[in-house]
Amino acid sequence: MDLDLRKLRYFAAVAEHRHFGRAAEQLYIAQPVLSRQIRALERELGCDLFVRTTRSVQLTPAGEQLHQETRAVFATVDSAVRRVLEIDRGVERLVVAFASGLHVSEAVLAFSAKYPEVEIDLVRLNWWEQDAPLRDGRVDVGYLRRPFDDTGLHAVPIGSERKMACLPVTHRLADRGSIVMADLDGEVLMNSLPRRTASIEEKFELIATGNGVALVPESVARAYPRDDVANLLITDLDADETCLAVPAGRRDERMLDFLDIAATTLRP
Amino acid sequence: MDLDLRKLRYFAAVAEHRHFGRAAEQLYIAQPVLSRQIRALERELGCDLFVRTTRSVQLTPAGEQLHQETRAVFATVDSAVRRVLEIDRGVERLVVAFASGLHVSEAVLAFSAKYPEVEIDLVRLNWWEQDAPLRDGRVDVGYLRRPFDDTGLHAVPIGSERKMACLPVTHRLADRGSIVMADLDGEVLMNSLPRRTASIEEKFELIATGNGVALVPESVARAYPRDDVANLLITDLDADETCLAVPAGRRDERMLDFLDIAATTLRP
DNA sequence: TAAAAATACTCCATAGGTATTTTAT
DNA sequence: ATAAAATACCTATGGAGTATTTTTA
Repeated sequence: MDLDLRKLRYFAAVAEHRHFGRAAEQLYIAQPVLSRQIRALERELGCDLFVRTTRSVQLTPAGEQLHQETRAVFATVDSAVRRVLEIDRGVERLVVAFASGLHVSEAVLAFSAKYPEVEIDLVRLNWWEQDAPLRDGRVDVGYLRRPFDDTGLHAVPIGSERKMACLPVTHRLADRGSIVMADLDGEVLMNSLPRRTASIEEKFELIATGNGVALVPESVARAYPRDDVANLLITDLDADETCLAVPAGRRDERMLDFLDIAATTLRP
Repeated sequence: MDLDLRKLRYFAAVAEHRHFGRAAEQLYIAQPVLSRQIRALERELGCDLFVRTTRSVQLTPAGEQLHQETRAVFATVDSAVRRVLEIDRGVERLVVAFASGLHVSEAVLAFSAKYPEVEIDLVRLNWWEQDAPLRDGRVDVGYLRRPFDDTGLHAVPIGSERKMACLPVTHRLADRGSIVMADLDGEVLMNSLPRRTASIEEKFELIATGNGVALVPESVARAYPRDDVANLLITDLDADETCLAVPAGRRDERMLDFLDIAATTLRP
């Protein structure tokens, strides 16, 4: 059921040496043990990883893929353990997240000047998951854009911004400076597409190639401008509020201080 | 030595239930087994994860951290296994990477239209690691910007772009349209800072807050414009070439076809 | 035929089980 | 007093070892 990281490490050694005997030697185990462990791994995954002959060991396509994935798996596990041990040794860490287009570095720099001993992790939030990381503890402070789900969060309004429509420069409306929603009747709105694009950059690529029109906040339109995409202010949609948010339970000194610093730094 | 994912799963159950008995029940194991496994995990990590009394089980700070990390670890492992099994079932995948500021989606869309059965992964490269992912197999095709290390790669020139200096709008040079390198005498150049900023957005934040001046390619300056940063063309630096690159060994039909499509689509 | 992986077996570390004890509320 | 975690002790799976066989270039 759980992938065995020891077996994965063994696999990585064989994949690199392309030779069971030498890999076993490097791992300080006997060659038959390694053969059996790799067989076991193949059985657990349900697919072959190597094509063996007595003269050569080759990776199958699945094996090649696993070899690539191996790096990411060990990097993730190692960094996870490292952060846990840091916390245990008393290293302090604050995870600050921001929605696309919103800038927090100014506040982070001001905070770092006051608390140089606190490590800061910066995380860019995806538009479809702004509030959950705050609630489940992955993130300590977030600079978000409404709408998001307030429950369990304490949110401080910082500013507001209007929505813009992004469409290809070749579009009939591209020359207009601003529009009303009715002008978009009949357009494919990407906001309502079921498929989640991986990143905002990817979304703009799709707009530029004529796959649809997107409604995005001003700051996003301004943060990722392109020659091949036109941005039009929509005059009949309400402005979205931008907020700093923290989990409602958090009341520690440092967190409140970050909010103070960030609120004064970020408010226009 | 290797973190045991079974123990990590046990840990996650206890962290969520905050109760060894109920966690054991959910895991279909006996409670004493769970107690011992968690103790073993704590011993292996070298730090306490829970504060236990007979009436309550609380996470230590290190435990809280591990609980957060747990999600990422399982997500990484699960997706790794999923991709390996996909490859084994014959699903084809092409990993396309691009340097900051370069756009590949147009080529990807054209390619996808011809090969709808091929899954495409898009990866944004970091400026300090453009070529390595191609050489070590993490990436199949890259849209890179020189300079990068050619060895082991086959690179096709696509275009070229000049360098721009990015500095705060408050800077004495900010009103100049273009400059020569000598104008920057005495400035802190961020390109040579030892610390690697996590992302290009972060770098711009640092420029805006007056921490230094950066030299970036035109496309990067254009892709991330900001009110608080001025971009000046540097007239006495050679233009950087942009290239499509693949591992030198790869000669398969699909890869060559991607190169063809991408070269015609991307060349200005 | 020779190099290298696979198989056969043995041993023991440890995951998991049951019964019981300890502890804090 | 009692709920819940820890401890004691047992079983058995499977990881690791050595000796040997099988395979194919």
